[in-house]
Amino acid sequence: MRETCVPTGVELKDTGFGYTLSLIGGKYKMIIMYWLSENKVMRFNELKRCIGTISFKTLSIMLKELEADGLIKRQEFPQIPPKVEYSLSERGLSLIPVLNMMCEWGEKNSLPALEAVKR
Amino acid sequence: MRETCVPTGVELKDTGFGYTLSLIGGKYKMIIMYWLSENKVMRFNELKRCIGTISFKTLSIMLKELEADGLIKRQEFPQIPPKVEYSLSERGLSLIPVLNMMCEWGEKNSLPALEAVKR
DNA sequence: AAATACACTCTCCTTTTGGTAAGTATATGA
DNA sequence: TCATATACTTACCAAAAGGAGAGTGTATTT
Repeated sequence: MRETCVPTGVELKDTGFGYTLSLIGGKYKMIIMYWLSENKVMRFNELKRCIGTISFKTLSIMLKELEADGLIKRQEFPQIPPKVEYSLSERGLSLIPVLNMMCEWGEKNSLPALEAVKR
Repeated sequence: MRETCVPTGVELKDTGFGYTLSLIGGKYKMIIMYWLSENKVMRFNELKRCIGTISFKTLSIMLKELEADGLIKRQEFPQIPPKVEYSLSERGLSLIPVLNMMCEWGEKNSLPALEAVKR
């Protein structure tokens, strides 16, 4: 019987792309990072308005996860009404080229785009 | 009141990275493509053995989706017992650099790796 | 005096995702 | 003759993800 291939049974999270995917796979996470890379600093409701289709709950969870993963920074100002500013961290910035590459591939290779080319 | 930012309400799927993510976000999809890029041509059970932790059902679904998205080719041989060969398509091949970039970023920036560096 | 804005949280619900285990039809090897 | 191999599919479940809508406390604006 043929031997099984070498790294059999490796968990997704233990591979490089699996780990990367676990950080940016959440819905809207890449979009949040995109907005932060464009605007540098943004507040919670500002992000909500920009993304539009995201719910409060999801935005809240995504921001917490991004912060826990060290991709964004959260600065809270002790004011009333409250003020919280989000921005990319160094680590988050280093991911932007990866996002750009995914973005470019997607724009060039999306099926709708391909159909538009055919016409 | 401040205007909302320009592309408000854009659905995830309609962005470049959102589209790319929808193609490779499924569990094990990137791993399947990795194996196909290494071995060129593989059969169903061969992939199953290599990946190890994937179930028949999930592998089956992922392969169908990858094929529907034009990332892999499926060739069926009318034999008994059956024989089916999977390989990357041109389009699938063009995604490999993206996977590589994600892989490299993940390996350099995974938290376990960072902890190992500290010691 | 009432509405609005800030940054969230909470509960309930639905959808999606993925896993387990068993089954299919047939041929080959022990 | 019986197990094993091929490439799957099907039914049933459990967990996770994400959405909807209401609520919180205070201050400014109308």
